[in-house]
Order: sequence, then structure tokens, then C-alpha cells
Amino acid sequence: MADESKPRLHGEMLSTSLLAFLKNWSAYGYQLSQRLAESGMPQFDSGTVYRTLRQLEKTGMVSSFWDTSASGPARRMYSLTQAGEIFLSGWMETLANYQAILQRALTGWATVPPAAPAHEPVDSTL
Amino acid sequence: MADESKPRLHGEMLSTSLLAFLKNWSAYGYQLSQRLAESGMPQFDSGTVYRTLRQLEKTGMVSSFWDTSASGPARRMYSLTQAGEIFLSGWMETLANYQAILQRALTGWATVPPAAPAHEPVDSTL
DNA sequence: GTTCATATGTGCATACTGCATCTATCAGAA
DNA sequence: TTCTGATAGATGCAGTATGCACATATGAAC
Repeated sequence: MADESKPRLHGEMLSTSLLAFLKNWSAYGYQLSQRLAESGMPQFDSGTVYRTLRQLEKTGMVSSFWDTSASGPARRMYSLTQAGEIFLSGWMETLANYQAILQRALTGWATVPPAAPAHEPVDSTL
Repeated sequence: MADESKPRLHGEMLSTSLLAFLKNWSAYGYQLSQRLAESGMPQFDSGTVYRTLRQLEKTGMVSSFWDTSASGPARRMYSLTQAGEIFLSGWMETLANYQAILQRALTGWATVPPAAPAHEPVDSTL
């Protein structure tokens, strides 16, 4: 919470967006970075994007190779792995659950909330 | 990404959940911590919950006072401030936008994505 | 040969977080 | 009375994450 007035999304949003982009689209960091900027999400630093991609590779969510086929600087092409796909679908569940909790809290019970939770936790992590 | 196999949600999810819980429900940390545990979200460390609440207070999203009226240890009672409410509604927009982007990426365009973003970024930060 | 867009990265200072641990109050059991 | 357990809040530490600034390199256009 360095600055309370400027947008800043946390890593999970960045990494899951990257994974989602890679679902039907092998791409390299620069493309993904641009895609993020166009997507209507608050900006991420491109250095953070590159580091996050390397991190995702380290944890097996994506794989990459150096692409020197095109002209210009070499690109590191990323693809989603099966582990990445599995993680991503788990994340979508977690997200839906999270959103449901927020909705329930905002519109629901007047003062003291009811007891039973609606969903089980989803085991999903970066 | 300390451990890739265990659940761990980032701070924005924690802080926004806390804010949402406080929307119609003034509560203290211990209650909120329990509420989180019952909510079906992956567990947060209670120390992190307490620290996050203090942080939210520092940024003006919640206010608190020591409640010594009940028996037992004193409690720090938290309430949502107007700034917190405003932030929260902004966050809901950001969240919807984020989810839309994921959905579009997962179900959408075959290889190369279209150009126009669907939403403007929402200025929302913790 | 200088400049610009492309493409990827690192160093630093700061911030966040899980784990372990600490303090303290009070109820009820032994 | 003392002991235990639930309640209530907090901190120190080590590891990790992140924004900012900056570095490096290729190739096209001028």
C-alpha cells in the first residue's frame, strides 16, 4: 500500500491475466504487456510483467523458448502448460467464490451474517 | 509464490473482503478473522488480518475504537468509512472488468485478440 | 551514425505475508 | 486456587513481490 491514491493490482491478477491471455494465444512478453495495457486494467510495470512470466515458468505454469526467427531482438515465446490450464480453471472458481462472498456481504444480511458458507475453498495458488 | 501447492490469496482480496464484511456490520478483528475462515476462502493468517485492518485504518478506509464494554479482552471495533465505501464500489467495477477480461481471453478470439478494450480502468487501490 | 521502436532484463528500496511467538483477559474445570 | 482453553490483538523475522529507474541489444528509418 505504498500510495493509496494510485491504482495497483496485486500479482495474482497479473499472473492470472497472463495465463488467460496465453490460453489461446502463444505470445511473448512484449505482446502480453501491450495486451494488458489495452485491456482496460490498471497499468503494470513491464519489468514486473517480465519477472512474473519467468516466475510462472519456474512454477511450471508456462513454458518458453527463444524465438529468433523474426527480425529484431529475440523474443521469448510463452505457452500455457497443462499445469497452467488446471491452475487457471481452479482460479476461476476461487474468483467466482470470492465475488459471491463480496456480493453477499454487500447486499445481504443486515448486521450479523448467517452461518453456512456457500462453497468449499479452491486450492489455487501462484 | 512461496509455495506453489498451497492456497494463498493476495492482500487485495483480504482487504476488500474485510471492507465488504464491514459494509453492514461493525466488527472487530477476531470476528472478521473467523468470518473469513467460514466464508469458503483460503485461510489467512490472523496476524495478517490484524495488520491489514491497521493498514486500512491508516489509509482511511475504516475507523476503529477500543471497546471495553464487554467482558474479556478489549476489542478494537472497526467500521467502514465513506472513503472505504467509495473504494469498495470502485473495486467491484475493477473486479468485474478483470473477470470479463479473463472470460474473453478464455472463451474468445482464437489466436490474435481484437483491439478495443471493453472498459476504462477503475482507479482503485489499497 | 543517430534516433526510435522493439524486446528483455536487473538493482534498489519499499512493502507484503506466513509462521512462530508473545501478551493479556476471563470462564470454567480440577 | 491453579490450570487450561477460548478469546483478542500484536510483533519479529525471513522470504517474496513490486514500482521505478536504468541497462542492454537489435534493426529500421532518416
